[in-house]
Amino acid sequence: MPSTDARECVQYARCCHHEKAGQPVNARSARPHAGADRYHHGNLRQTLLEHAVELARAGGPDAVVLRDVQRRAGVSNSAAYRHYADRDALLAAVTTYAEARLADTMMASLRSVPDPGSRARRATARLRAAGQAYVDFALAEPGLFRTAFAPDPARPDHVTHASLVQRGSDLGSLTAPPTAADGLVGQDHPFQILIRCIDDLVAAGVLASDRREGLDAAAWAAVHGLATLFLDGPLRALDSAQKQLVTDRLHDVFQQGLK
Amino acid sequence: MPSTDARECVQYARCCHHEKAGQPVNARSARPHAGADRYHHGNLRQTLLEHAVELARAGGPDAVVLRDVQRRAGVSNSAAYRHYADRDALLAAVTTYAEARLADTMMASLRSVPDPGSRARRATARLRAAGQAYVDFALAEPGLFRTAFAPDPARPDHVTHASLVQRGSDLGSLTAPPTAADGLVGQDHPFQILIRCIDDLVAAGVLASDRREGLDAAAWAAVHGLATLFLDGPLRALDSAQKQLVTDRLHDVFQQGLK
DNA sequence: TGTACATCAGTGAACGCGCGTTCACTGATGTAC
DNA sequence: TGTACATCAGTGAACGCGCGTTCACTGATGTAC
Repeated sequence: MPSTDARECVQYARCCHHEKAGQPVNARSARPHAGADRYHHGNLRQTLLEHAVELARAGGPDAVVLRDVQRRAGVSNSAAYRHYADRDALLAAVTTYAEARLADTMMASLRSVPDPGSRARRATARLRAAGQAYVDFALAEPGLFRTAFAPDPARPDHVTHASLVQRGSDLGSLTAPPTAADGLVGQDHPFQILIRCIDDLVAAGVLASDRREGLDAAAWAAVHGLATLFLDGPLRALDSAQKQLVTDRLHDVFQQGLK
Repeated sequence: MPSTDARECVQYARCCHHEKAGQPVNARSARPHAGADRYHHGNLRQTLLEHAVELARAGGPDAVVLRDVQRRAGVSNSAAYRHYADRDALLAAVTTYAEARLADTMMASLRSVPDPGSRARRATARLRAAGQAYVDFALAEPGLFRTAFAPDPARPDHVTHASLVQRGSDLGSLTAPPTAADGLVGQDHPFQILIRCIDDLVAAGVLASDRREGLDAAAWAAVHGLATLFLDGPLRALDSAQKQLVTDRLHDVFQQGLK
């Protein structure tokens, strides 16, 4: 259940509260020997996810080893199976979490873009900020970034037909928030943020709407390529100034090329 | 010994000759019961590499399982250790092979670009052809492509300082073939081909030399991002027409953005 | 031309680790009466 | 308010597979004499 996982992630991001959304405090958390070493953990599902995230953060998806997660949580080798069907289910939850963190970073970066006056300038600056945040996140959180894009055998492909091409031509010139036609990527997926930035460029008149189709994915590919070459590829040996230079060049080319 | 591996790869590409470069035919291959099931294989190192390549082709780097390679070659579980130090050594040879195939594809594509008259047009068309070949190779040979970029724990990072930034400014405006300053990527590495294409753009006057620095890596990132998102990323579900559309858009943006 | 011997290139059995997963179990908790 | 019982959430031992790697061995080959 991806929606449940997503909710957990948000909880986690808000500093590990134990209550379900809306309820004050879970009865269990307030139990007499809460905090002591009790047989019933109380919130193991959440705790497992947190430790899995830490492992992924430090070592990428392969580091999410069920036994390690459980050991860190202080439970036995099989306790996780009361909460997750198997390792893939736990890893999927971590992936969802990682995607959300990347999206958060991008959104925060967008919000902090100062308003440069014209709408066109603003839209341009926002695309650049989103792309920069994408690369920055990959460099700052390599483990989570890798996990966000770890192929998940269980989950079907994220983006399908409807997502890109149809949208590009049919809705591209609107500023309307993404619709169901945007496909199977969640509303808060990093790609959606890029799509909205490009929508904005069209609406601001920077990008002609007949050149929009497929551009969102192209922009995504550009920053994703930077991230993967910097992280796992042959460019990982560049120092951060060099990486930034390459990133700037790519942004420049895009900015120039959109006109 | 990477150079030995590279030579092997070339041999393999030339349809599995058994002789060493220059020598007519290896004495062993001409032995009485050559071809029969003999105790001494005669050319096991090469045969192992070939089977390893096939496994990588079908399933990527993780599919290069030593036991499988040996079983396919019809030898015992440990025979490979006479020829490769360990699994990593064999995998490194496959990686070298895969890089060479990618480079071949790109070179072949470059050669087939028709001369469109002006040098500027030609240089532009060649960059596009190289990028397109990169993506095409990834889609046509996903296993080899993944293997070409599989992080190799044994081999140090490919590209270092000298490779990108120094080169960009010092040699960028020359058409001279890449020098030692190009770093640790071999002469025939796919990245080198892109570098030469960009050199060409500068020489043809399409790209101002003061905007060259870092552009080679940026272009690489762009096509690499396409390849990885199409292969293992969320865009893998796009059909090939949609993939081509996205690729075209990215090329357009670059072509436009370089001016 | 034949024989002894070093060397090379295989064999095959086994070791050992990592790790997901299963299974019969037991302690704790909430609820019906 | 206490007791019986179902249910939930843990335990811990073990299974079993995949797979790299080691080791003592043996068959084949080339070379010195």
